[in-house]
Amino acid sequence: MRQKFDPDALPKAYDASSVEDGIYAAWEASGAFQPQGKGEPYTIVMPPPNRTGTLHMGHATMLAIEDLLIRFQRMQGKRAWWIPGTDHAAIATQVKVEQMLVKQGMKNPREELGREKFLEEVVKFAAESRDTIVNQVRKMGSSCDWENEKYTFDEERNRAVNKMFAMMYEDGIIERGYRLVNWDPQFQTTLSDDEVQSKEVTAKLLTFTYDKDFPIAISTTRPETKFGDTAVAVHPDDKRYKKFVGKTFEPVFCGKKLLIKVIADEAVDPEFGTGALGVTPAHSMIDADMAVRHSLETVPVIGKDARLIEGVVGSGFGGLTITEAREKIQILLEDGGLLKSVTDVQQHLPVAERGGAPVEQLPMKQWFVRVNKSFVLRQDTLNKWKKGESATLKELMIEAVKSGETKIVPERFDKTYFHWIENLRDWCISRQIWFGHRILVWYKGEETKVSDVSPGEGWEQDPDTLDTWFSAGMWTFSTLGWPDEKEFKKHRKFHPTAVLETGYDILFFWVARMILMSTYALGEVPFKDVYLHGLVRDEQGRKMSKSLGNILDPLDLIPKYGTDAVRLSLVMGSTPGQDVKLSEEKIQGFRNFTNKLWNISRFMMMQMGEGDPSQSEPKTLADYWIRSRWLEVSRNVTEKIKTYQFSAAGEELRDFTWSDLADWYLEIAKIEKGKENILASLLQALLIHWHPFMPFVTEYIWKTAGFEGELITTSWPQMHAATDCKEDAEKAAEFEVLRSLITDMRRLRAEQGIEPAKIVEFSLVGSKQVTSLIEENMDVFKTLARASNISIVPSVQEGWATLVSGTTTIGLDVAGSVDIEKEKAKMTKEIADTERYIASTKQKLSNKEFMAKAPAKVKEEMETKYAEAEAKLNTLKERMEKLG
RNA sequence: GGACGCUUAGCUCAGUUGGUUAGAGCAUCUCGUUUACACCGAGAGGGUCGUAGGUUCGAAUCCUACAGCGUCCACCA
Repeated sequence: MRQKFDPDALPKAYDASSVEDGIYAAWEASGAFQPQGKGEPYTIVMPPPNRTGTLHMGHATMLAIEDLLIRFQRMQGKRAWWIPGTDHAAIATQVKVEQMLVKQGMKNPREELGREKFLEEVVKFAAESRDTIVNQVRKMGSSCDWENEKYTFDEERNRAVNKMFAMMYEDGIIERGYRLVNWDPQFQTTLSDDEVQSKEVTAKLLTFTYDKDFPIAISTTRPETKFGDTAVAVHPDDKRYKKFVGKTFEPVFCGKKLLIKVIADEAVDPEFGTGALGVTPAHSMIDADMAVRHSLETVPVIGKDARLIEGVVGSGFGGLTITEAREKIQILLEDGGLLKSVTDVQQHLPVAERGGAPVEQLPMKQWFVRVNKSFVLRQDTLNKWKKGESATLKELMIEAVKSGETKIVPERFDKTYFHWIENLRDWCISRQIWFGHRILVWYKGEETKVSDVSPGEGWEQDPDTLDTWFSAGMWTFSTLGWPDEKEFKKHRKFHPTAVLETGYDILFFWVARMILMSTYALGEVPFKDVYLHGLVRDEQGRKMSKSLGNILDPLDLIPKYGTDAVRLSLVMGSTPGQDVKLSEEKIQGFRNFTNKLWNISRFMMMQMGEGDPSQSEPKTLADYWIRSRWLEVSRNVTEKIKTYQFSAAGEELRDFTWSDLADWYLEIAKIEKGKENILASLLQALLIHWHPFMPFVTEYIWKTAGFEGELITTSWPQMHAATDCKEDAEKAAEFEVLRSLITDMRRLRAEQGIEPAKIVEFSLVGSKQVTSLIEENMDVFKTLARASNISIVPSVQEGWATLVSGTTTIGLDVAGSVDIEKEKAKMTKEIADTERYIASTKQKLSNKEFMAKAPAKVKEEMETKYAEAEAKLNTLKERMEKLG
């Protein structure tokens, strides 16, 4: 039973920092974070933050949106399950720890400590990071299931990774091969294509011949790789070089004898440079492809240390860095009279995403996931393939989105996704770093075995680890117990997960790979929807970065403005896929907003009675009006959240709360008594709808008001058509007329410069409909007027209201102060337009030729529109008659 | 080079299948401290919806071209 309130006990301002921790602890203790009840399962797996340190605004956005979704669905009666976790982020974490150890004085931590000791350091750091991150996630108010926290590098996930590797190996889509890979010389590891970015640089384009006797000049920005050339390629139609095609030369390039075959290949652009291309299969992807087509030899000349390899290059070049070699070659060519020209060109230099070092393309023996290779499906897949049929991973990835089983919000990212997949190359998954899932492959001479344990004497384990995205790709089902059959069966209904919410920047890195893994291993999509949020930028739209010093840290802002304010500032005013500009002022604005909600509620609490809110029935016109408004708002808000329009939902709620509720209804409630129960039920409804947006303040009010249970587990009210009947709507409409009259009066008063504080007098007579409405509801009308410091007095003047204040008298057209003539003109035009439309459509519909040709859909649409237009015309004409 | 996005009030942005007079927040100006709230309230000003065409009874919304800005992808050596 609720108690009456002592207003003095309620603070005037809401102090977030003093209540949030307590509320969070209560939620967690209540078990609300675990999936409850028998409803339909609704799963979100939290994109696991990297264990590299702390959370940033991007994480805060992700948590705000996902918590909003989870809370909403939980209140909708779903078995909502939000699974938290962290990512070991192999290379990122290892690099971070290395840098830390170097700072502490070590020169080369990996060499000094050795694999085992070094890994201990990484594990220790990762554990600390995990604690920090988890604490931050809690601070954001995230209602995730901490009893099921996962880690991409814990034992269960390791089992999943190993199982996946073994399956793919068995199916022939994981293969070891000697191919060109991206090599990061700084961290001494391979990188996937996605971990390589391009940087614009100005490079020198050298045009030259290998030696005096070589007949074709070539151009390159990478002369140092030319020691590895095994061919010169020209376009098949290029007349200049036709006579050389098929011939072999043995030029001496900077002291190294080459074996150059002249080949013809369509990939060569005859317009560029000399129209001839020196082919270096060992250090260029395009050249490597050509080498396959023409059976060319691959001669690596650059080593893992990004220096030229002694013995395969000209004498004096071995051991030189790329820059040194370039300079030396240029001088030699110039001296030998071989250099034709040097020009500056803009070039995209591949650099490592982490560390920023130039990435070299080197041929190496590595493990690959083959995306274009057909394999036999282990189960029915995506409603398209049956068990035992064949498909490629690429086909699976395309089908998942094309079929609509996974929908991307916003839709336009579909195109980006398909484009990326079409150009996808095999995925190099082996890394030469230590921190990560070890590849469970053993070698003995030429023999290879996949096994958890050593197959026996003389077997050596592969020293490499797996790309971090390999384990991350399995996140939706490795967190649900897969591959343990018993465990996974228990959670089977929670997969596919409902929605994957993440930034658009990792659509390729992660989202696409999750689709790959899930469709491959389970035959189903990993999630039904993908919601991509924008990136959080600073006030000027720049990326937040340490070097710019423009980082806003959620952990600084939360104590200052409250978690609810921070969350709102990330959800409101942002649309999917669109970047958000964030400033402290914006957050401050939402702090005010939070406080306003508190004060509205505080006032309602003070007016509320002790009765049962569910027993409230509307009595006055104002009651009918506010309830009818609320039903509409509630419906819209619910629908908008369901369709991921969070900002629009929040705005609609805000407009109701401020304009309708606070500015009108509560002002009336100060005067009209007997609203105890309806106020309580309104407050409940309001808190329920605001809860997913601002969980702390709403839960705090809920408890303060003494409502039953916890708001977090209170169910969202279902809207019944019965509560929205015709009579109710009419009453609401009547109130609306009275309200608009008062609004007009207020404006009139302001225009006349009469102080709002002064009570001014209006006298009303007006048109018959309106006057009779006012007469019937004089009490309500007077109350409304009083709330605006207006008093109504009888008048002798027909058809007009007068506002009297001192010597000022103003007439008011009580029909709603519309300009009748203007209204008439507008309607006349509209009627004419509609009539014209009807005439033209009629003609089309009666045109036999057109009807025969037009598709059914078009005809149907035209007919509907035609009917609509006729109905509209009738309404318009009726209204016109009323105006006279 | 390809793709995508943005261009709407001074600023930040909404505007979901084309449909009353294009909205909100912030900022500005005027007025106001009526015990829910100054982390407040009442009002006001401010937009040829990037430009030019087209489709339509009707376009910020659809189509075409152009301009500026931005992002992603791509091996022109």
